Amino acid sequence: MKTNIHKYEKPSVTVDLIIFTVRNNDLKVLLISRGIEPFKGMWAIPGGFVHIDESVEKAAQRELYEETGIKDVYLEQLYTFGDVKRDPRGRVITIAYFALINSEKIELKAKTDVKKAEWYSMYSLPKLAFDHKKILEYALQRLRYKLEYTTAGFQLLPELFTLTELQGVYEIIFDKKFDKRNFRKKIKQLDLVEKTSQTKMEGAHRPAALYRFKSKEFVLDRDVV
Amino acid sequence: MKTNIHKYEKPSVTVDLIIFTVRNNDLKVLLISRGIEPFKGMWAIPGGFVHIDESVEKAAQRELYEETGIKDVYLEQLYTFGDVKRDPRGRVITIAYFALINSEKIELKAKTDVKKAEWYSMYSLPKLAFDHKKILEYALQRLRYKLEYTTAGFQLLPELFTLTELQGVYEIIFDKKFDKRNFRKKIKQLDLVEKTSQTKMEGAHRPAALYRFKSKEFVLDRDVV
DNA sequence: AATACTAAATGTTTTAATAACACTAATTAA
DNA sequence: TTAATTAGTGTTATTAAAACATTTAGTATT
Repeated sequence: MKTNIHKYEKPSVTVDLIIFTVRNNDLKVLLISRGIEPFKGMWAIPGGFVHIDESVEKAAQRELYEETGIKDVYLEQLYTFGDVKRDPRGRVITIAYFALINSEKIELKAKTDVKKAEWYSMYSLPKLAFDHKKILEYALQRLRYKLEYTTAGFQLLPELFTLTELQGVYEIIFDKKFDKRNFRKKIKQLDLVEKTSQTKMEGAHRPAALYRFKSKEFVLDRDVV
Repeated sequence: MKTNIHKYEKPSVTVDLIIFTVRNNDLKVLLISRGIEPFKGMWAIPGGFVHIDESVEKAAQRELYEETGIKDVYLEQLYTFGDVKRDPRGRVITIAYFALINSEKIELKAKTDVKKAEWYSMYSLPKLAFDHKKILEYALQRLRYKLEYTTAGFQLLPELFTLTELQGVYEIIFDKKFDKRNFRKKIKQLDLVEKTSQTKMEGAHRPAALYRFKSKEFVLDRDVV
């Protein structure tokens, strides 16, 4: 193994970012319009090359910042896609990461954006370049799976949120309804949120109590991935 | 993104293989002794370069075959390790895979082996080269996690096995004891095994019925990883 | 000021899954 | 024949998950 490091022709290595948010009662993903060939006119997941002097993780963080202006969010490595023909320009192996972005922070993105970027509903995607459809399908599965045993969903909400909003995030991501009482029972039992004295009033009905996520640290993982 | 594919200096890309088996009532991993610097005299996970004309998955399968003579086993992508300094010889990104090898097949390995390879207990590892200690810790976590919701454990057993042997695999991997009746109840409820007419007699006690895993296809994943 | 409307908030019962626990059966060795 | 050893088997108690309907606090309308 690893006898002569210069013996083999090297592939290019990129990171691709699946940036999720919840907005307007919908699960959205950030896509970039391709202005050039290959796949001109199609949409793609943002990404870029891993530099020789930065770790793969750092490359992902840098790309996230460049595309959205956002720093310090939870990035999880999703999977490495390494088919020979996945990029028609040459051999490119890509390490996909996914990020969950708080809907409050979305505005930052619009300002720093240079390329034509848009939020698309995960439930009605446009034609995608490369193997990005496959990557997004994989990411959605992982996101759902993640939310079953972690509290990652809180990252999609502002600091203060109502329990109905929290339930909404889960319903949007799992694309199904949950029972209100059971949902609240579970959330309270997990002891993850605390009620604030503030309320949120919108519309002609009883105002909802605003909650805050208790722990600063997200419980992101079980043991591992 | 991906504007000029030749603009950046490229890292080397390898695959590393964590090959698990259960033998002598112990969880073993295949390690290779390093005869040369760096890390001369230490032990390492087998691995090698991804060729320019093979997919990452294929590279992992090829390396597995080269190291063990084994084909067609379930290989799962574990994680991609991409720290800048993880290999002192240069920038090397490695995609780690893990395999679960049936203890019957182990003999094949010894024949085809050329390098000094040995099975080490996961619970008493030698000094490891590179970041391979971290990789193995990660792999063990994933293996445990995997066995909680899949039937991957069957791959570690021969075609015919006793329920006590099956329970043994789980106890070795989780490094704790399970209740015999509850374990068997669960296995039967899952309807994964069928009793054969054969028995296994070893030692001065009642012989054990031999079982076979029902489905040819392993239930390897939930939805995803 | 009374009424209609809307979403918020709240408990109990049923069902299913998990955990705890001890004896009998079949074989070999002495 | 007896001792030793592992195989094999059910019941009860506890915990978690799922199903289900009414009251409360506000705004808008008359």
